[in-house]
Amino acid sequence: MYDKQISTAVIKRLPRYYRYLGDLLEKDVVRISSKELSEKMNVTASQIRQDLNNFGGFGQQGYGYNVQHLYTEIGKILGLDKKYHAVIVGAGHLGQALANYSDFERRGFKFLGMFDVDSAKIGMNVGGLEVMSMDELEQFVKDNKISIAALTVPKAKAPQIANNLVEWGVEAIWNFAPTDLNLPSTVLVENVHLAESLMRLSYKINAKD
Amino acid sequence: MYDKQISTAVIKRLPRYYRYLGDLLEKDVVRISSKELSEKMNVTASQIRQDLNNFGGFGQQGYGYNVQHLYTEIGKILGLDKKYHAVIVGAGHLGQALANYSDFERRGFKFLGMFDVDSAKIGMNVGGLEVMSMDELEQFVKDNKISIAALTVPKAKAPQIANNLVEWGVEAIWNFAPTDLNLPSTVLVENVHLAESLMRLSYKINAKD
DNA sequence: GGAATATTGACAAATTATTGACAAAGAATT
DNA sequence: AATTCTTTGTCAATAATTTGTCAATATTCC
Repeated sequence: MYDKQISTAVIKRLPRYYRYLGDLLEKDVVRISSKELSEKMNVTASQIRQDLNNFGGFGQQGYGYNVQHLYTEIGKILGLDKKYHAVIVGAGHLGQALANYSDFERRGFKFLGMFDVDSAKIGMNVGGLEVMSMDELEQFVKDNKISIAALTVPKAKAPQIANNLVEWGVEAIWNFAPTDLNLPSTVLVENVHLAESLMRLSYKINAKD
Repeated sequence: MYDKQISTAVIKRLPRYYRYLGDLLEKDVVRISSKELSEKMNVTASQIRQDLNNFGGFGQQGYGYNVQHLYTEIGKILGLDKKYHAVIVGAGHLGQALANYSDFERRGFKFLGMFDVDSAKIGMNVGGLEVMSMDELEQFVKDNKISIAALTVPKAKAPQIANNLVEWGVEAIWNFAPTDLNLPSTVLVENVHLAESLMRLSYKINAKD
């Protein structure tokens, strides 16, 4: 799509730009300069311009950036113009929270099913999704062209389930289990390690002194 | 505590070291070299040694690092030897998920209460915590010396509530609301923006082509 | 329509982060 | 007890990231 290799530092910032632009759109702001945006976001204007220029010149000298246009373009860069089929593996509290968060669907992430080993949970309806048995997962993934799996199972089970998911055709894993999945490099993994996040906060509290 | 300014890059990696060392401890591994650990973790040995040396020489030439000792020391650096009083503000699905995740308590984070505006939720028991009215939050924070608040309220309400929490004495906010809180720099904020995490995953899927 | 102003995109400079190399020191071996 | 081996801590080199600057160009104002 873009031949140049984009650094992860840039990619980490893109969703934040997207969020701010979305907020501006809601306020019917038509244009914005890198300087103005930089003040709102607490970053340098230079960084914004350089980040955006990785993907093409979206701005115009003397004018700035058109908010709607830039929002749409960043959306495309992030792949938000596409639709993804997803499942939630693990119907614990966190899995249920994800199922109930309808905002993901607005961005093109369609969760189609939810899976758990616990027979007490199977059959439950959570946020419009039926909890199915783990035994049905393989067939479901294959039948529904699932590309993303949100993994909210216990640490001990996560690596094996991740391996299976990949074998069955899932290309990306959104991993909430507090462990690293050692998957082939072709598989895309995004980790959300809540415990680590809380530890960083704790570090900051202590570092103040 | 440590006079030298530690870079955020290092701090982001510390919890991961801590996790790996914890895993090694469970397997009764007594010692480990930076080389061996680097292979497990997929980082360079040099980085591990340099990261750790920011905080002091925990290793020994010809031997490596004592797992238990290093684990304990990193725990101290992360402030995990302290106890924190915390509350969850917002008793939605995500707040409930946090309340049910007992692992945090093991690390010294004691959640004492949960708050919501929704009268249907007030009085509920979630993961051992009683959901209380938002009206009681101020008194509760003051009475219980709450230092951390997990904020799982809607975007629109988050900044105001965060301001209040800070005014009432909370020193750190674990922010799950999809917005930036503009708080004084003395307040410690750690953001968990799930939507942004999912967008990064989506980016990776698209960047493969 | 022309002058003044604003603002980008690009490049260079400065800063920060990561990696490689090696002397020093302890551990293991004979 | 001497020798060899291992592995740290540190420093220098390299790589990556961020910031500052400015010519080029569009916009806005008169």
